[in-house]
This record gives sequence, C-alpha cells and structure tokens, in this order.
Amino acid sequence: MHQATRSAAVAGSTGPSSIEETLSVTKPPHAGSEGAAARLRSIPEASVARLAVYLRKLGELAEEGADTVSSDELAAATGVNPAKLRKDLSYIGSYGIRGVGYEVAALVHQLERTLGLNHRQAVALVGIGNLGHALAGYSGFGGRGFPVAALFDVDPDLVGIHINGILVEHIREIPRVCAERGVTIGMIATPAQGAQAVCDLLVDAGVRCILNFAPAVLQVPDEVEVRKVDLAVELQILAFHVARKHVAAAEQTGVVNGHPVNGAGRLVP
Amino acid sequence: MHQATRSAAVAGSTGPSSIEETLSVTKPPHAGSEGAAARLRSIPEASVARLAVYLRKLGELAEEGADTVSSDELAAATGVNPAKLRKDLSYIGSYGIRGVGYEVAALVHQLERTLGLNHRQAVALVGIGNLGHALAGYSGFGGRGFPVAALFDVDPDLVGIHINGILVEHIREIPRVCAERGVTIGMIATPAQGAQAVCDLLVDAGVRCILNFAPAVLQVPDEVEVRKVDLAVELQILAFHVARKHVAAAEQTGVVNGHPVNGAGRLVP
DNA sequence: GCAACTTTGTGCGTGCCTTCACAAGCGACT
DNA sequence: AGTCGCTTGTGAAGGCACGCACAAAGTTGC
Repeated sequence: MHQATRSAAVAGSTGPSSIEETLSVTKPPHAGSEGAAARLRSIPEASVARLAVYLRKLGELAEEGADTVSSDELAAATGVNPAKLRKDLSYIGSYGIRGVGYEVAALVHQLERTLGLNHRQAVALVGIGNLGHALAGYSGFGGRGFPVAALFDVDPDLVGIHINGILVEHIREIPRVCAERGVTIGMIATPAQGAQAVCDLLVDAGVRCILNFAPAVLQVPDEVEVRKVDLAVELQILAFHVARKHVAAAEQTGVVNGHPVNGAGRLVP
Repeated sequence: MHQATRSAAVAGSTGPSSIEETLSVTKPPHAGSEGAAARLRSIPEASVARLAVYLRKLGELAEEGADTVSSDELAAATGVNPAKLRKDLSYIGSYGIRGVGYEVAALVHQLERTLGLNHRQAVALVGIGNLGHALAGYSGFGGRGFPVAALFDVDPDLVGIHINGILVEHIREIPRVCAERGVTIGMIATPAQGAQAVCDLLVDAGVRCILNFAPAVLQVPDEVEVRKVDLAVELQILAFHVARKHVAAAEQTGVVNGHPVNGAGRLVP
C-alpha cells in the first residue's frame, strides 16, 4: 500500500494507540508521577467518550441551577449504568461526596480539564462540499470551545469565498495557515479520493488529531490519532438491524411480505 | 425521565439490544434452523460495522475488475487484522476458496444480503437545519441503496420547499408519510430539545431504526435500535488526545509552551 | 499423481470492558 | 454523641473481542 512505516488508522471505538500505553501504570518506580500524565493515559477510550456525554448533561444541570447530582440521576439522564458512570468518574479522581453526590460545578471543571477543554482547540476543516459546508456553519463547535479557524478546498469556485466570516483557502496553504493559527484538530470532509493527500498535508503541518468524514481508510504515522465518522456505514448497520428484526418477526408469523419462509429465512418456492 | 418502560438508548459501538440475544446460538434443539435468522442474530455488532467497510472496498475492487481478493489484501486496504477479517467473514458463511481468496462478486452479494441491502431502505430525515440540509443533499445515501424518501421540519419557512426534488413536510405528517412510503430508517438532525418528540413520532409511525445526530439521549422501547452520531463528542475525544500528547511531549522535554511543568503536568509557579 | 505452496477457517489464550455487590464515608436526625 | 440512611468508590467476576498460530483444503508445478 503506501509505506511500511504507516499504520492503518481504523479508529472505531477501540483506539489502538491509546491501549498500548495502558500498561505504563505498571511501570516500575518513577515514584511521585501519579499526576495528570499517568492518569490521563490510563483512561479507557470508551470512558473518554462517555465523559464527554456526562459533561454536556452537567452543563445543562448547571444552567438549571442544580448544585449536586447523584450517580443514579446522571446515569439515568445519559443512559448509562450507574456503576459504570462512577468508575468512569473515578478515573479522573475522587470528586464525589458520599451520601450526597457530585458537586456539579466542580465536576464540570475537572471534566473540562481532563478533556483538554480549558485550552481552545483550533479546528481546520478541509473539503467545503455538501457536508463540509454544514460543518463550517455548525454552531455546536465554536460554542463548545472548538472554533473553526481555517477552511480549505481545491475548487477555484470555493477558494476565496467566506463562510461564517471565515475565508476558504486553497489546500496548498494548509502548512502555513495551520502553523500560524495553531490548529490542533483537522476535519476531513473531502471525497474519498482526495482524503489521503489532504491527510498527509495536515500531518505535515503538525496536526496530530484528525476527524475523518471521508469514506476512506487513512494511513497515518503512529503518533497521529484518527477518528472516523462514516455515515454510509452507520446506515448500513441500521439496515442490518432492519433485516434482523424483519427475519425475527417472520419467525414469529412464518410469513414475510405475504410469502411463507422456512427456517433459513428464504422464500419457499 | 419519561417512562419506565423505555430503555435509554446509548448505542455507541456496542449495541445493547443485539448482545443480549447472542446466547440464542446455545438455544436447545430447534434443529435445522441454523439459517439466516440464527446466523444474523449472532454477528457481533463490531463485526457488522466492519462488514460494511469491507463491502465498500470490495465494490471498488469489483469496478477495477478484480476477480478475487485474499484476506491479507482486503485487510490491509481496510486497516484491519487479517485474522479478524476472516473471522468477520466467517460469520456470514464460508465463501472463500482456500489457496485462492474470496471471489469478489460472490462476497459482495453475500454481504449485501447480510446487511439487508438487497431491499431498498427508505430513509426519513427530520430537521432541515444546517446539518439536515447537507444530509438531504448527500449523494452517498441514495447511491448506496438508501434513498431519502421524506423530509420533515417544523419551521414554516422550510415546510413546502423542495430539496433535491423532495418536498419538506411538517412533522405532524410523519405518521402518514412514513407509512405510505415504507420508511424503515429515520434520521434525526434537529436541535436537542425537539429530538425526543420527533423520535416518539417516528416510533409511533413504525420506524424501528433511528440514526440520531442530535446531542440528546433518546428514550425508546426495547425493540427500537438507535445509533448516535455526536460530532461534539467526537471533537472532545480528539481534544483529550491532544491534551494527552501535549502532556506526553512535556514529560520528554519538561517544558510546556515555554513553561516548566512538574510530574503532574501542572505549571510550576 | 505427488509434493510444495498458498490461503482460508478456527480453537485458544489474553486483555479490556462491563456489571454486581459491598465496604467505606458523609450527612442528618434524634 | 450516636445511629441511621444514603451515596460513593472499588474489588472481583463474567463476557466479549482481538489476535496468534495452526490445521484443513485447494492450487500450481513437475
């Protein structure tokens, strides 16, 4: 494929690069360094994803004027097992009060610190097509500490226009612009063909975390983190469940769309 | 919360409702029914997601005129361990030829059958805002067997207009329109506040699979499958990794942004 | 027809994630 | 001050998924 030094980034729910470091908690002495570094490294990827969900709900609760929440309340509101929630929160420290619950404000603060939201993360978006245009205008980003700092495309009709006050520049400007504006996160919303080239540009520009919307598998160096959002795959997973429910229902009645089926789910001729 | 009879649908990568059925392969005799139904039910959710990725790559290979692929080739192209790929494919049956590989055309056919793509899945999209508009115009759906059959919103300025030739209708029409057009999959791209109400309408209309883009946890009956795509959470996960890499780099040099840090990653005053 | 090579299919060990269950701790009430 | 009730934090167990490594099976070459 591309190069042997590159690792394929699948980046589903189980991130590969974070797992291999997990054993570092077993590292011999290095005594006294039980601080943020060691703790951050040991949080399971699955828990990190949920921490972000807790944080959002806590924000709502804070606006409603809540002082404290119990793990049961927060778990119910976020659709999570209460024990799992407590374990998730225990990864970032003991900020709960037994017999009372968690202090909302304090927990929000700690979660934001853990998730790196105390620093603004400048985001660059490449690919101003259908989806890219929507992402560029999505208010949910800037409002949550992820200002879109740069837009890129190759289409001469798009380069030069402004979206939400941000200039669309040619992708050849990626290295310069990303360095100037301190971009830490890149989003790729190009067609599949161009995705790898854009990814290489971002990596060369020093971007180490990438959110990939293109239906392509990106090859990146080990130190780069890629997460993939694949809408077509999401729909296909749902289609699988539609089919599953369909067959399950057929087993009950023995009929699919008016045609009898045998045990193998095939139409009986 | 809403009702006790509803289960919270988190639906990350590990779907809850599909797992609990997995033991059904151990179900006593029912001899001879080792067909599609039992097989479909026992495929792990993680594998289903990868099957969709394999299918896309196989489609490309077919266009390039490839007759067969080995598991090693396909695994490299999709960023997956070859053994894992073979195990994934084994869930849908033995369609490989030892010493040769997999016949591309046959495998595509079997994957499409398993993923329920041999039937067209009509999709309804609710919420024609920023993101919804992009989704409505996203060519990746219709081209892959997921025609957008209906669009809904509450905004009177949007109801009545056409997008890609499809009329935007008021959400109060959801029950009628979804039934008429045989909608099997719903996509929710509304703001968080309205998501639950829209979800209830879809469920009442008979939709059993939902893709939720709204930053809200939906409460649904057990028989409904919800998958969530949360862009803000994706970015926060990446922000976590930015922070992690940042601290890791600081441990190497002992310096963050020109400020010395101690083992806990805090600035030394 | 036989041997050597290639590739699939899978049994098995390992490790992560989840969940249960309970001890420890904190507050309130008497 | 002591006791009761509630909630956190965590040890331990079970389940699922991953990946190695090898046997089974088919193909190619002689």
